Amino acid sequence: MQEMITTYSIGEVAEKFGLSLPTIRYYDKEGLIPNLNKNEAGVRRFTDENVGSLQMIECLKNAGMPIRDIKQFMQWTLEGDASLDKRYQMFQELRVSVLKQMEAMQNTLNTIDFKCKYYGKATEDGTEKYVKEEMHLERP
Amino acid sequence: MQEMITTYSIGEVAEKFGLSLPTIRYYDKEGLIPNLNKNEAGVRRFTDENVGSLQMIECLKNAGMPIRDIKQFMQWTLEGDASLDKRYQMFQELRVSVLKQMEAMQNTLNTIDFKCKYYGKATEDGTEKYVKEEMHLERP
DNA sequence: CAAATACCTAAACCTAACTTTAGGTTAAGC
DNA sequence: GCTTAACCTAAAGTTAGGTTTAGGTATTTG
Repeated sequence: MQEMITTYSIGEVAEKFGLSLPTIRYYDKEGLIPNLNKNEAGVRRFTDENVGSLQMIECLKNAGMPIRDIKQFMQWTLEGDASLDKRYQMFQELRVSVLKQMEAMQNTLNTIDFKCKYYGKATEDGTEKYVKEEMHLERP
Repeated sequence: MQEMITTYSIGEVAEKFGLSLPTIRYYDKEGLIPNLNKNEAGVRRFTDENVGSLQMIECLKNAGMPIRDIKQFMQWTLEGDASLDKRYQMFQELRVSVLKQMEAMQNTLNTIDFKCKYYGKATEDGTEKYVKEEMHLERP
């Protein structure tokens, strides 16, 4: 009896993640997708595990992690339980980094919100002149 | 009677913003710092206005805006009130963009938080084996 | 006055993360 | 059996955002 394993083509996966085909091939070449296999014809077939790797790649990219470090992480997963500590530490550090980024982003948003108000009034007035002095009190 | 205007050297400004000297010179060359002048000896002297531009550059960079667009904005400020609409629109679009980025960042953080818990338990157990099946229910 | 410090320019160089190009294989539909 | 679509590789090219290099000036300090 045979187990039927569903796999996906690179096109399907590219569609799913909104990535280009060359980008996915590049990730593969860089070792970011462990255990990704090709069929007899040399065509990549993505298992659910491989799709999961891509999901994680997207997450780590979003966290600002460079490709080289994502690769490192993926290589660790191949080492199994021996690398659990390293992976744990990585995620803890990443967490701190992301929290910092969110804080910075919040400050940025505050400044932008202020500027929206500022330019809102300025466009109403048709000039920056009045709002410039008026709001300088709020933001020196 | 003379007005005394306090200015800063590129070194002081670099220090203040944690930027390298070449980076600031590069911003200047790219036209990101309107009205930045040099003294008789050809040395840049930063006024408070110039420092303010750098502050804004840092904000816009943080919002993910490319140098070319920051330059555009700075050129608009030189055009005065005629460009108020454009600047207002820019900040409104930027606001939306930043909100999206913060949402994405929050999702990323959630995934990372999950992974921290996951690897926390795994390192306790000394193996991923148990936690893998156990937590698969939470995150399929 | 010598030497260290702080600045200057122009131009070349660098890195990350892709993208493009060129040429080739395979499978499905008509 | 031919064409079209979807895949493949290797290698070169691209872009952003700086950094480095090389050579020079101006000012302060021992």
